[in-house]
Amino acid sequence: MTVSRVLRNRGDVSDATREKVLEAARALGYVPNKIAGALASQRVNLVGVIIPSLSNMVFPEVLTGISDVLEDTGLQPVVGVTNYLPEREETVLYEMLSWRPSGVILAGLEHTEVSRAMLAQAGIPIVEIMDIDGTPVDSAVGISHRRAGRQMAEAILAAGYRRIAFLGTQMPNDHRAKKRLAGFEEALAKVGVTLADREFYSGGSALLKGREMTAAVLNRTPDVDFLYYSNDMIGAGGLLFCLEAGIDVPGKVGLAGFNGVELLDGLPRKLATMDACRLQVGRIAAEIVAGKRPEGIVGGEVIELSPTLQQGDTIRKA
Amino acid sequence: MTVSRVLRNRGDVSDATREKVLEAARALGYVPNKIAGALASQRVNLVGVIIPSLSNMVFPEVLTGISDVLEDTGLQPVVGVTNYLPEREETVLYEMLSWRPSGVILAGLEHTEVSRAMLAQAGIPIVEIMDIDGTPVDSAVGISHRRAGRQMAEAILAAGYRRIAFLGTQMPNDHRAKKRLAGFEEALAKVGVTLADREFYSGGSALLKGREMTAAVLNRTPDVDFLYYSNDMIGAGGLLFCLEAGIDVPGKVGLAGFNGVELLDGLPRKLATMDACRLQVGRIAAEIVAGKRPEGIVGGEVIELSPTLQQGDTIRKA
DNA sequence: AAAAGGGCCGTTAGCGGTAACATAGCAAGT
DNA sequence: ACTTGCTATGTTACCGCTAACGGCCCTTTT
Repeated sequence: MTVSRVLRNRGDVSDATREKVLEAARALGYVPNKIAGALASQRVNLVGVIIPSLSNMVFPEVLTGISDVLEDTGLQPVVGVTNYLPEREETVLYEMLSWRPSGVILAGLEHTEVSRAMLAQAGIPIVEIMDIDGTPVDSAVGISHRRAGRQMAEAILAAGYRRIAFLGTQMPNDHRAKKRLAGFEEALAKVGVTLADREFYSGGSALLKGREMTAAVLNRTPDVDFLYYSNDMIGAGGLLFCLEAGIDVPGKVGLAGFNGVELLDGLPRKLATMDACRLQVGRIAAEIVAGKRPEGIVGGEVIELSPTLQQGDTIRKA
Repeated sequence: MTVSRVLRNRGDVSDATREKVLEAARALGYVPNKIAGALASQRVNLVGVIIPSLSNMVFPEVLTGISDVLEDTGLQPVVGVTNYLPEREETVLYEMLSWRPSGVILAGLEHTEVSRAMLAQAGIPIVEIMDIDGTPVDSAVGISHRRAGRQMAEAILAAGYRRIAFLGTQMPNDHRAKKRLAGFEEALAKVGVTLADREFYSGGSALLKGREMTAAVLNRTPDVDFLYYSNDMIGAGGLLFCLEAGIDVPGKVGLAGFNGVELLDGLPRKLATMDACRLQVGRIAAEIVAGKRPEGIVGGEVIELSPTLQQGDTIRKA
C-alpha cells in the first residue's frame, strides 16, 4: 500500500520511506501494472481517438492539437484508424470502449446505429470533431462544411468566374467533402449557375491524380474557368499541371482547394484554400474530454469554428 | 462463466444458450471489460508502436503495414509519438509497458539507458524498426542507412558529379539521417571527394524549406553540380525551385532525395530517391510480434531489407 | 493529564473477469 | 447395469492493484 502511495504521489509518506521505495523500484526495474490499477480504481487515463485515415495530413495535425492539451492532464490518447469504413469504426470503437477510456474523440457525425448506441451508453465525454452539420451524440467541435462550400462558391462567383468544375474524391463515406460540395452547389444555384463539369478519383498519389483529373476536365470541357478541388493535395497537382501547360492562372482558369495544408507554402504559386482549423479542433476537443472547459459545462457543447478563406494567388482579384 | 465463454468463443456452449447470451448482451448494450479480462488471463491483445512523428509521411505507411498484418491476429496496435525526443520516448514506453502489451515495435536503435533496460526486462517481443546499423535489444527490421547513403553517393559519382552538397534537417536525434550522411560522405571520401556545401533546417513547411535551402546553397556555392537531400519533401521543394529558375536538371545540377514517397509521382519531373521499404518494414515487424515468422524463430532476428535506387529524371544517365 | 489532531503506515475487501477444476446429464460401449 | 466419455454448465480462487478504513505514535491543545 505504501508503495502504491509513493508511485502515485497520493497520500502521506515520509521522505525516508519514499526514497527507499523509489530506490527499490528502480533497482528492480519495476513497472506498475496499470491493468490492475485501473480495475481497482475504476479510473483509466486513456482517451480514445478515432479517425478515418493517417495519410491525409489533416488528422495528424488534429492529433497534435489533442496531444498538446492532454500532455499535462495525465491523459493519454489512443489512436484508432477506420479507413473511412463505418463498420471498421464500429469495431474500433467497441475495442476502445472495452478498455473503459475516460473519453472518446472521433471524426464526423455519421456513425452506425450500433456505434451511436455504444457512444450514448458509455457514460463518458464524447466529442465528435471536424464537422458540426448534424446532431452530435454529446459534444461537437468543428466547422460547417456546408458553409465552407458556400463561402468558397461566393468568393469564386464574386471574382467573376462562371464555368466552374468540381474535382474530388470518390468516397461515399467522406461526408464532409460531400457537405462542402452540397454547400458549394447550393450557393452556385442561388445565382443560377450549375457545375460545368465534375471529376472523381480514388486511391493513388493525390498530387498525380490532381494532374490527371485536371487534364481530363480541361480536355472535356475546354471552356471551364474555375476548378474547385475537394482537397489541397489534388489542387496542388492541378496547379502544377496548369502552370506547366502554360495556362494563365488565375486569369484564364482559377483554382481553389480545401484544408490549408502546410505543403502549399512551397508551391510556385499559393493555392486558394480554406483551413479547417485542425489544430484548434484538436485542442478544444481535448479540453472537453479533460474537463478543462471554462464554466463547468456539463457536456453537449457544440462549438463551431470559422474557417478563414485564404485567397492565395489562384483566384483573380475581383 | 458461460457468458465469458460465449463472448470469447472459447469452450463448448450449446447453440441455444449461446443465442440467449448474445441476445441479452445486445439488449443490455453490454461491452465486456477488457481490463478485468486482461488482469485475469494475463493476456493483452495490444502491441505498442512508438514512432518519432506522424507528420512525416513515412511513419503512417509503416503503420499501415503493421495494421494490415495485425488485423487478423486479434492484436491491436497502440500508437505513441515521441517527437524525436528520447526522454519522451522513455515516458511513452513506460506508459505502454505498464499496460503489459504483448509486444513493442519502436523506431530506431538509439534509446535512453532506462528505455533499453525496460525493453530488455519486459519479457515480450521487441522489434526495433527502420534501421539496422547498431545493436538491437531483441529483433530489428529495416535498412542500413549507412549503406543507403553509400549507394546513393556511388550512383552520383558514377554519373560524373563531383561538386556535391548535402541538404538536411537539423535534428540531433534523427540518427537515421545522420547515418545516411555518414555513409554518403564515406563513399565520397573513397574517391577523394568532400562535400562542397551543406545546409540544415528545422521546422516549417518542408517543401518551402527545400526551396529556400536550395536557393541558399546555389547562391553560396554556384559551382555545385549535385544536391543530395535528406528527405524527398525538401528534395521536391528543391526540384521545383530549380525548374522555375530555369536550371538544367539533371544536366547542370542533379538532385536526389530519400524515401520514395508517393507524392513524388505528381511532380513535373521524377526525383531520384531510394525507398526505405516502409510498408514491408511494418509488415515484418508485425509478423514478428505476432509470432508469425516461419520456422519458430525465438526472437533476436535482424532483418535487413534492401532499398532500391530509383534513378528518376534528376540524375543524368552515366 | 486527558483529549484531540495529524502524520504515517498497515489491513481488508473488492474491481470484473478467467483458468482450472468440479459437476451434472446423457449416449454409447461392454 | 455399470463404466466410460463426452458435452454443457457451475464453483472457486485468484490476477495486481487501490478505496476505505483502522491503528499507532507523537505533538499540540485545553
